[in-house]
Amino acid sequence: MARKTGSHSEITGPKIKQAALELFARHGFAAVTMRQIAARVGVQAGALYNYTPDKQALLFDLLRGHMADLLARWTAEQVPHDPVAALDHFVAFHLDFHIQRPDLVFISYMELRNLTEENFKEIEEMRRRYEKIVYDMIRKGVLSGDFQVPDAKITSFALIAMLTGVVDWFREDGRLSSTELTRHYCALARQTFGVNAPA
Amino acid sequence: MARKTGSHSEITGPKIKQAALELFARHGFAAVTMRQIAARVGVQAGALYNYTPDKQALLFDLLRGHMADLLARWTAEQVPHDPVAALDHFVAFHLDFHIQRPDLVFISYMELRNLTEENFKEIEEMRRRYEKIVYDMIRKGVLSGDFQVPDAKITSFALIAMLTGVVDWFREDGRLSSTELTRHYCALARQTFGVNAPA
DNA sequence: CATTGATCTGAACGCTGGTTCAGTTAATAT
DNA sequence: ATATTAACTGAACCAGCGTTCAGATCAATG
Repeated sequence: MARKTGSHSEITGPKIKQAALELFARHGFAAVTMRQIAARVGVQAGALYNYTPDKQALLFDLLRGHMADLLARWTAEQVPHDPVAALDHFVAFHLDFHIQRPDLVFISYMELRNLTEENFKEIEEMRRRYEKIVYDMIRKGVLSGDFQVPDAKITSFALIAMLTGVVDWFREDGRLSSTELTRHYCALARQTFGVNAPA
Repeated sequence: MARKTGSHSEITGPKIKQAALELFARHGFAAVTMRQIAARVGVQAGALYNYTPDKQALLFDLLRGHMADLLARWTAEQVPHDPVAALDHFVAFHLDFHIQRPDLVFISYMELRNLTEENFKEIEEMRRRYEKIVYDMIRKGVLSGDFQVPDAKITSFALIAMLTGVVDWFREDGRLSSTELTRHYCALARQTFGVNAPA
């Protein structure tokens, strides 16, 4: 080839993803136009189609990448065997991961219905995998006697909801640092799980 | 007048609101067309403008009505003075109210960004009023020594998130009845709030 | 029976949407 | 210098959007 492969595409590609992410998060997938995305990248709308087959793929790639990242990172974690320590570890991991990606978290929840049925199923399957991780963690703690919860399934949903809800209000420059946030939520989660105060 | 006032409008008006609600919840405000709404009502698109000045007002009325309903109903509740009993009462109220209106709950969270700035402020103000109710309830319990939580503000957000998250998965014909659901969540909320088991 | 006016139709308006594509540009290889 | 080709432009396509409005409809009135 005559030109260094992707001399610009290595820049433009990620810029498109970033622009799409920000605009989808702010205005919603359906309300964002390809021309808006292109304008933010500094390019004409037609040029986007060198990088994505269509608008739908732009959304799907963002969501799939997000979920894949989440699962991969948790898999790489060294999780303590003690159930209470594992809970602390999970709380810290989940908060840290989600706080760093508020836009992705936002659209991963909001824009599921704008996926085609096929794409939706793929994302939902990944989400279920993550939920199962939490459920299994709780079951272990219940069986070992460390946790006392009314219902493991409900508690898994409740934990994820209360942790993920943080992205709706947490700001890096707010009243609480992310360290304090994690500390508070670890304490709250322990209480929720009926963990007795350590001796 | 020559025709009984609103002989049809008394039917068509609510049908439009219902159709808009269902379609907004399923596909999102921006993705729904006035023609889709009209088709579901059994009317031409132009007829909708006898009932709403524009599409935006259709969304705003749904959200404002939902929040007004929520606040009015809580105000009408007889809340026990005992903090723990008040917590139980709130959990039962919040779950019951939200489970009965999954579509409204859904769009009240998802479609805030599709409101004009002016309309958004009005809804946000109502939401803050509701959050303050929860915060004040927690503060009372903390001051009386009934609750032990790491941070009252965080706990108020956590409680609302874990309760409201229920609409994402709860189904009337599922594993749990709404009565069992409420019982489990009351127990979970008590633990979260560090309430000691009653003597 | 003629009139009235709330209700709705059907067609149109101007505009913008996602997407396509022939052609231009410019960096590299020969 | 010339050829090559990735990267992009700019204009077009057509479908569909929210909204408007002149006119049709028709149950109740006088």
